Amino acid sequence: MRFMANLRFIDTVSREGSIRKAAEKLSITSTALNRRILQVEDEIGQPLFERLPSGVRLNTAGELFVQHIRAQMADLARVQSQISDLTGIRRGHVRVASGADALRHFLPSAVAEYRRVYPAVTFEMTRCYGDTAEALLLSMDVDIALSFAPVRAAHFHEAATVRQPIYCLMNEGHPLAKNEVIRLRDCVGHPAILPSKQSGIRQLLDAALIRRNMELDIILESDSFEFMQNYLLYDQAISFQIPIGLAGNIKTGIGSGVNGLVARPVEVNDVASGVMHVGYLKGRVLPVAAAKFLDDAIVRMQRAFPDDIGI
Amino acid sequence: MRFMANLRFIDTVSREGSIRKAAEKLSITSTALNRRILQVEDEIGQPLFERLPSGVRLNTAGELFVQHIRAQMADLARVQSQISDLTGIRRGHVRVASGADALRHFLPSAVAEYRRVYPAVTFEMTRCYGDTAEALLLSMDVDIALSFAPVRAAHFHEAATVRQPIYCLMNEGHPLAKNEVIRLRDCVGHPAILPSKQSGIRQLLDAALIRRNMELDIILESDSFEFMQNYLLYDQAISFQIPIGLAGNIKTGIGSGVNGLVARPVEVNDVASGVMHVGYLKGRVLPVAAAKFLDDAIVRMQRAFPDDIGI
DNA sequence: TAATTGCAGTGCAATTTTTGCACTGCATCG
DNA sequence: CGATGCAGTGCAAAAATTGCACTGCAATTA
Repeated sequence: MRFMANLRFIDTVSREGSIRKAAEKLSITSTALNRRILQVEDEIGQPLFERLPSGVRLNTAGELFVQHIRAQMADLARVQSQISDLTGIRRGHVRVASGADALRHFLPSAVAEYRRVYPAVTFEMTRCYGDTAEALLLSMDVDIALSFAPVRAAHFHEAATVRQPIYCLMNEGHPLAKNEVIRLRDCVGHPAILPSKQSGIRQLLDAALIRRNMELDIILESDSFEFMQNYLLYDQAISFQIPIGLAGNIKTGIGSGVNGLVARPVEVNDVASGVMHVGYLKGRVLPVAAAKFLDDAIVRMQRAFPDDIGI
Repeated sequence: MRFMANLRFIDTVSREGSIRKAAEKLSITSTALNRRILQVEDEIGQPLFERLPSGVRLNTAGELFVQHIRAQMADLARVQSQISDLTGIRRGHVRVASGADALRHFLPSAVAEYRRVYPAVTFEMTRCYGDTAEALLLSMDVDIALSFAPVRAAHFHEAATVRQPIYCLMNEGHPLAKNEVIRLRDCVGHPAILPSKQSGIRQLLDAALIRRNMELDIILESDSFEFMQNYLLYDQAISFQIPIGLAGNIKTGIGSGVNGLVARPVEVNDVASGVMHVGYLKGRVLPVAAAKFLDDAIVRMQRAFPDDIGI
């Protein structure tokens, strides 16, 4: 894409914070890149970068311009995707930011099913927490975000929301496994494994604990659900998860999920349900592939959580 | 704007319908332009133009791409306007499409007042009928449209609507000038001067006449309100106009407007009021200058037609 | 305090890209 | 059936971009 080169260069420089670093990344010399940037600044009539001893940084005008550039590049991708669509072959690239929960089972199966129908579509899945997801949407580094933490940003277009009650996860031999529903007070005293502080599940749990002035016996914190889940196989501890992060067999049947774990709902009056938000940057028109995948994903969610889905 | 050259070229070719004509307009040779277009088509991976013996025409992919280009150019203008805004000087260029009515008195005074405050802002006023206004919005040749004819297009964002009852315009010596309100039947038999068929006023009149099975004695049709109005000075005839197209002194005072014309409202049960629509292309973010002008214009409308304004 | 490092920017020669000219092939119009 | 108007091409000239060697500047390190 020759006709986008200068814009892409400026975007890269703004990300790298240095002309030299950006030049290396773009496999050109720093002087060439430098001159291209000076040229664009000249054409705009205003400098876009502040020159610092340690490199360059966008000034206010640059911020505006770079936001424009990113919107253009995202829109170009949409147009290209739409054009390939005309030829009959569904092509495209879909970029998704999601919390670790949805990346466990829901998204793998959703992507796999989608790709069975449209094998020419490629995917890029980024694992992150809510605030990062919003930043990635805004900088147009991803098309779609699934975020469990509360969405603050005004620029988030909510395509769907799914209520996600908290489940308690444990070895099938755990004493609490006999209970149909877990009360928060039941958990006290049992060794607990919690997701890291940034996680939405953790925030809901912490809020509930503070409200009731309780404390859990936290033996482990991790941002890897897989680690936490596997740990439960070797030690009698409890962990927490939301439905979208649970394999169906663990969630429903008592015992003998794939690996001897069971999930029990936590009483919602004890710990509030969270909400999974699915959406994209407000005002954007998604590329066909991304839009279609989002539709499909929402349909899957509807099937999986018919009573908890909104919008 | 070097970095936009290729895109601008493609836009021009699509407008001119011929590479040679476009090349002339762009002051380059047709071969250079031809090769740039081939290059972009190559980068996109698909031809954007159909080659006809008489020139070139956009194919479907090209339509998509050109729409993208225009959006990009419009957004670049917005960003530039926003950047100049940062420096303190309000610069920018505002492009307005309007029917002849609003171009008579309302827009001149609105633009003049705006430019008294922001002299660095330039304007471009295009006179056209409703359907053309919509096309100009869509191709992003204008930022703002004022259209009296009904707005069909789904891509029109209505910033305001103003109800505009029809007025009958005549020489102050005309027999009908004695009436406070003009009935449609009063008009029959008097020589009438009507705006051309595409005009919204004309469409409302024609609809009313057909419904009541009446006919006016049309002695003159024109798309120039100025011509029609001046003609009334020399002949005892009637014409029609909407408030926004009337100077204040003609509308209110009996007699002795600037030039001895008077306007009398036509009974609204006889001829339905029209609606003036003010807005811009849905989904666009207007350049600061255009957005500010639109705001100001709506405020002026509110002052002028406090009871008839909507949205 | 002096040396070093990392940065943006510049002059100049080499290189790559773009341009213009002359021309081809094609379809339509008079 | 020749004239016209069109897109596209080969080639040499012109213009631009690039890379190299280097400057000046500020901060960090010794």
